[in-house]
Amino acid sequence: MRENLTQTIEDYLKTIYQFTLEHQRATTNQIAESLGVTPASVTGMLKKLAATEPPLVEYKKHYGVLLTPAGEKIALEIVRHHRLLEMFLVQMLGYEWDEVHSEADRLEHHISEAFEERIAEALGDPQRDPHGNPIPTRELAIQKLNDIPLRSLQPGQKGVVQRVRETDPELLRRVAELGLVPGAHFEVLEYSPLDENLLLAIAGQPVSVVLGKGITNQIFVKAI
Amino acid sequence: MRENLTQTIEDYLKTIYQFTLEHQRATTNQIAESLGVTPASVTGMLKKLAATEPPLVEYKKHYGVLLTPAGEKIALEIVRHHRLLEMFLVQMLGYEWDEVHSEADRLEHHISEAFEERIAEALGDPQRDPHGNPIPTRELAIQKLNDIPLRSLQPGQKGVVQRVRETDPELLRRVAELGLVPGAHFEVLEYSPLDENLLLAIAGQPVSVVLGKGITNQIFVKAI
DNA sequence: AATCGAATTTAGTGTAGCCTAATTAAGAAA
DNA sequence: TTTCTTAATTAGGCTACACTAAATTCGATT
Ligand SMILES: [Mn+2]
Ligand SMILES: [Mn+2]
Ligand SMILES: [Mn+2]
Ligand SMILES: [Mn+2]
Repeated sequence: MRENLTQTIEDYLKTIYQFTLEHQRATTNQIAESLGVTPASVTGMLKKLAATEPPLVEYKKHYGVLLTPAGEKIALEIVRHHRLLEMFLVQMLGYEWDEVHSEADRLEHHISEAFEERIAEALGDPQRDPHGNPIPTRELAIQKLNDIPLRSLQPGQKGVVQRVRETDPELLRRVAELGLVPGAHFEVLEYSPLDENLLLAIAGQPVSVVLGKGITNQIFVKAI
Repeated sequence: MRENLTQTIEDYLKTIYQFTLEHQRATTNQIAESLGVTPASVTGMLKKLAATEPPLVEYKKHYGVLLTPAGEKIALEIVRHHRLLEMFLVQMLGYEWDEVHSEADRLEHHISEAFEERIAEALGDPQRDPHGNPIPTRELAIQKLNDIPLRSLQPGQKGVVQRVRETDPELLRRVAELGLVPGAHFEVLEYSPLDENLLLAIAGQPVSVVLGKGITNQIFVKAI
């Protein structure tokens, strides 16, 4: 089809994809913040992405953007690369889960389809990455997320961890220490409205812990 | 030290390094041809590389270039990446030896030092890549080549294959088919001056083969 | 020593993507 | 409805690296 996609363009599309998972559209400032560029640069790029044939984004001045099917296809391709790479780094090269994100964020743009295919095969076509994010299939189908932030649970509710935000290594190390990794079971014991802390009993851990929303907002769970 | 090296600069330095292995300096046209850019572009880049602090190349107008110690250090770093990656692709991901060069040529610029270190360890610090090229050590020491083209052997001489030029996948497949891979023993039976063909008996192969210089120039051997 | 062809360099442009500063539009508050 | 704040866009420039076309240098040959 095409082949003139720069790493820059791929990063813009991936970023827009991530934002539109949680909101209906991505705004100029969000994208700028996330990519570490100025809003002016984003506006320029959005106009360009909207002007390609086929267009990669749907863009209306002052209203934000969303991906066209063509743009989403590319974004999912990159997301698949990213998450397969993370899994590969952990499982085959012995990386820790807090070390993989930045490495994958670069490599996702540079591996071939052959490389993608070989690691997928070597890993046995994993469904999720080390942080619990679903991996798009070869055909770029991806499971819908139906988890909720740990923070939204009430005292007495039990749950199981689904995924953890992956961008902050510090957070990931802390979460691993706590044993709150994907698959871990827990029960909310108390909620203190003042400081918005949760008291949590984690299965297999001897003592319960108090967690602020700096953490509970970054962990996504399913209630049971 | 620095960290502002583009992939483009790394490729120029690596190319100059390769040429200066076989000649005392690299010329503008050679570099242009090898990188697929125009000579005018090369001139521009050479001036730039000579003007950095510290300078990466020694450049005199109309006389070609060679690397400074600083430039060579970077070139060797990239060569180490390249050759470790090739080994990794073959040994851990099941690539064939004719498939790895182009993949490694891209990835060499994008893996981290941590990635380099992990694959080196996983592979047991290999000395040579799949094509028989020596891999620089962590400290960037590299064995001198002391092999000669197969073409230069006389009838009656025996030898062992050291390395094979890696850039042409077609050639590599043919060479693998013949069993003339690094480590293979052989004897030169005949030389026909007219067409510059060699008749070769390869250890372990049932029949002897006639090879033109399209092949014998690309295989490097040690006589025994 | 003069000439010629190949190699190289210079001069002038183009594209991608970023920036700052100045301007405009949208939406909340008055 | 008008005003104000914030978000977004425009205008104008900059750097990296490529290209084409025109000039120059080298070194070989007369
Ligand atoms: Mn892919
Ligand atoms: Mn992840
Ligand atoms: Mn390295
Ligand atoms: Mn090789």
